[in-house]
Amino acid sequence: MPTAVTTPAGSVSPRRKGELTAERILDAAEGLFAATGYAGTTLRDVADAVGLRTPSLYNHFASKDALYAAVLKRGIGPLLDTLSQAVEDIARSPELGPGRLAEKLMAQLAERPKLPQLIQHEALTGGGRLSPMLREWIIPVFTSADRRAAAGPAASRWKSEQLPLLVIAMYNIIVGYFTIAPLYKELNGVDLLTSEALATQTRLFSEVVETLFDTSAAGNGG
Amino acid sequence: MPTAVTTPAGSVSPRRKGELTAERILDAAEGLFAATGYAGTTLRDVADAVGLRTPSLYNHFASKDALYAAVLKRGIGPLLDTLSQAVEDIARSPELGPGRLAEKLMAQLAERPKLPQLIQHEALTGGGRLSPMLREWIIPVFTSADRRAAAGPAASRWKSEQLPLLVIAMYNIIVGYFTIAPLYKELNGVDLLTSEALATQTRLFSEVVETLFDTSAAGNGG
Amino acid sequence: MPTAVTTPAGSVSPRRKGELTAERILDAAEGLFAATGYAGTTLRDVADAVGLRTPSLYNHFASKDALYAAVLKRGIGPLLDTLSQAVEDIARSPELGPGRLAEKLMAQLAERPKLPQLIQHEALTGGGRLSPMLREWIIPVFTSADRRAAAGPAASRWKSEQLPLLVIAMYNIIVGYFTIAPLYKELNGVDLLTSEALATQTRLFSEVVETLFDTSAAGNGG
Amino acid sequence: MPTAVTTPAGSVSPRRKGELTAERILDAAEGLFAATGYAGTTLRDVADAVGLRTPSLYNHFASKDALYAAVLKRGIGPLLDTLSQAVEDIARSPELGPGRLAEKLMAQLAERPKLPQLIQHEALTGGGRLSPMLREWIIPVFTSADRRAAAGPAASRWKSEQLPLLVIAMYNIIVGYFTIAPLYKELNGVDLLTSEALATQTRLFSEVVETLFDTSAAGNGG
DNA sequence: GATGAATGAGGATTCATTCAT
DNA sequence: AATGAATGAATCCTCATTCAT
Repeated sequence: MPTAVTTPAGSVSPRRKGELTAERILDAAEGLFAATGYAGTTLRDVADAVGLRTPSLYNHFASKDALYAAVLKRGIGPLLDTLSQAVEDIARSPELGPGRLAEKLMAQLAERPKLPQLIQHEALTGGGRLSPMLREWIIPVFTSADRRAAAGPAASRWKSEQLPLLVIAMYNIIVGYFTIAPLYKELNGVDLLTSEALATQTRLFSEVVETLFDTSAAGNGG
Repeated sequence: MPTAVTTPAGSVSPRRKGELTAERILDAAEGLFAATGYAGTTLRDVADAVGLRTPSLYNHFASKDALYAAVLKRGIGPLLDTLSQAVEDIARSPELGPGRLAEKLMAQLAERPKLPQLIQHEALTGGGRLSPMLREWIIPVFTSADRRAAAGPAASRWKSEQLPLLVIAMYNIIVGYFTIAPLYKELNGVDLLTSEALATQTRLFSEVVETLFDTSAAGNGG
Repeated sequence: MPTAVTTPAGSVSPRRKGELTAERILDAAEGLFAATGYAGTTLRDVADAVGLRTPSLYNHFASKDALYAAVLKRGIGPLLDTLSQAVEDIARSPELGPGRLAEKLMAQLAERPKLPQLIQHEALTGGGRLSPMLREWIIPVFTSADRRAAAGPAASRWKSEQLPLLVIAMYNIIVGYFTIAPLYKELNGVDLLTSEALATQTRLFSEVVETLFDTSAAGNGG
Repeated sequence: MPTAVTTPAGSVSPRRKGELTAERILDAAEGLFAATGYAGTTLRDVADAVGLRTPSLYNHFASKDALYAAVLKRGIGPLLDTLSQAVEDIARSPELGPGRLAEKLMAQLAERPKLPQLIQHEALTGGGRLSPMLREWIIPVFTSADRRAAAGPAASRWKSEQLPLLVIAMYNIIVGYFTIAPLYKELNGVDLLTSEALATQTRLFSEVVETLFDTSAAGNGG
């Protein structure tokens, strides 16, 4: 008899109930995969977190891999959307500095702070398990960012071969922030994922971006 | 033992040979742990990479955990040494800009590009397995960097609550560069770990650091 | 603590010991696969019969399939050899009637009465799992028998399109005898696998073959 | 019940519809059990073949075993009937040679060629699962055949202890023909279950039986 | 009657580890 | 120091079965 989070009793339609369960599984799996990676997460962990027996997971996802893919898809899909949306917005209104993109990105990630960890796990292992999805996602980001960087004011300050690395650096500042959050808390007791911390980081990142990319009165980014 | 064969004269001493084997195991393990993480690496993988059978590993390391610890220690120890050395050097000769530290760090990491990945794996999982060692290592780095940042010229440009985050950002630029290397290669076919790429990144990072931390004529990093 | 047949204690070389264990596993597996088929046999059954834990089987065979293949190979290989040998012998000395082949076959099968059951299981399931091996074995048997039948005296009595079916019929008499042995015992309490029963069956089969294939004074098989 | 829907006029009555579904399940199960045996067949396989979900099978059969029993019963029952009918017929009209019985049997089996495979699966596994039913069926067949053989002309040619084995041999020729059909097709590309092939086999079998059992002018079975 | 969800039991396989050789 | 054999504990997954809808 497991004592775990049970669906708020009430007679939902079985269809709806199943979807809810699937959602709860995705939530639990997202947290576990983000925290311990694919190999370090067992389906039993997931099932326990949801309050199910392991075999029940198979009523909702065909395999561990399928579950993992679903987690990434659910997480990365919206991210991609917002991201490309943001990029377009900025493209249309060039008066928006690159800091605006930074803010949008941070806001997006702050809502699902586990996503960056998930992505980092994939990046570290070469993305073999899900390169296709990552191909879809990461490449557009980098190339559009590259293009934008090449076209923008940064081009005057940085050499062309530096631009991709600069994009990578910005990417790493953002994603890496979430990556060390757990360790930082463990070591310093400070939670980087509070809304205050996130706000501070967002502001900092904006300033950093503007400092690095702006030609206008360089250095007075504040 | 099929037939007791004494070490043929002229070969390495058994003592030395044992150390060599241990070294080879560490090398293989470092690569595998870096690539697939602790949970994703099996002792069989390690043994195969060395050309041994799994039980033989136990002649050199007491357990998987012990092997993992040894890998991290061997990698992180020297890193720490050079790092604190570098910090001291700079402290003694303030005329060395922060770019010098960056260069030293990059050089150090470039020699063992798998270390950053190893560290990132730990960071992602909260460092639970080895917090003590990470405590020893990461805290000093951050605190000394923080102190230095607080004392240096950056203090005039960034607010005090921003400084730790700025240190984290710099940390992420460096470590993250190595983190995405495998994925970047997989996706773009470009190897970020060649000496040329590393040189470019080192120069870029120096400029970024100087741009961000220097008040004097910011932007003249090139 | 399993109480099962243990190797006669004594210090055999580990190499030899391993081979013995593998042999015992094959013996147990042969019996079980013959009795309950591939799907009906669990590795736990096999391990129990040998006095091992299930994972230990993997020290000797890579998988259930590999074990099954090994069982069939060990059983069918020698059978094939003797069979083709017998066919050749007869080809060289045509004065040996077809009854001789029958006797040789029966003798061969009688030594490993589980083989025919194994083969029948395969035949029933279409041989999908091991068609290649069966291709090697069954086709030569049938074709050589066909050829022989076509060339021999039977040709004068049976139409050419009947010959393959006749071969099949003879095959079925032999293999089928072993097939119903377990059921026959269960139902009638009579064991068809005793040496007496086998001798009777051998004699009967010889007479049947000679009756069917001989033109000369048919029926004098006794 | 989503919404109580009365059977649309004109469609089959619910009663009839249920029986139809049960029939379809039996058909599918017969084929699968025949092809892969009891252990090798999953209820999911059956459900898929019928176009249902597994739990729906339980609306028609209480368990996998019950379904299996029903398949055998449906198949073997009529077989038994025709068989004993045939035996009686022949007993009443001794002028019908044993070839007539053979033809009747073959005709009966040819209509449901999967039955012999089903029976062989049972025979191979000792009939443990369904001995009672087989007791009912196989024993009468063999004993009546034995009796008949003992009383008929065969008695003069074969020794009494050979008669049961001869009956077994005839049984095996018949049943075995269907047994190797799948493998024979797989290996030679020839389908033994076409009506032509069956006709040939029937004729052959009749001739074999008459050759073996007839004292009169042996060999002129045609 | 049909089905989605849930589950106990089990099934093949892996893994870290031990031990005798 | 190296290894073959053995194993307890898990891991992913399947299966027969139940139950509520």
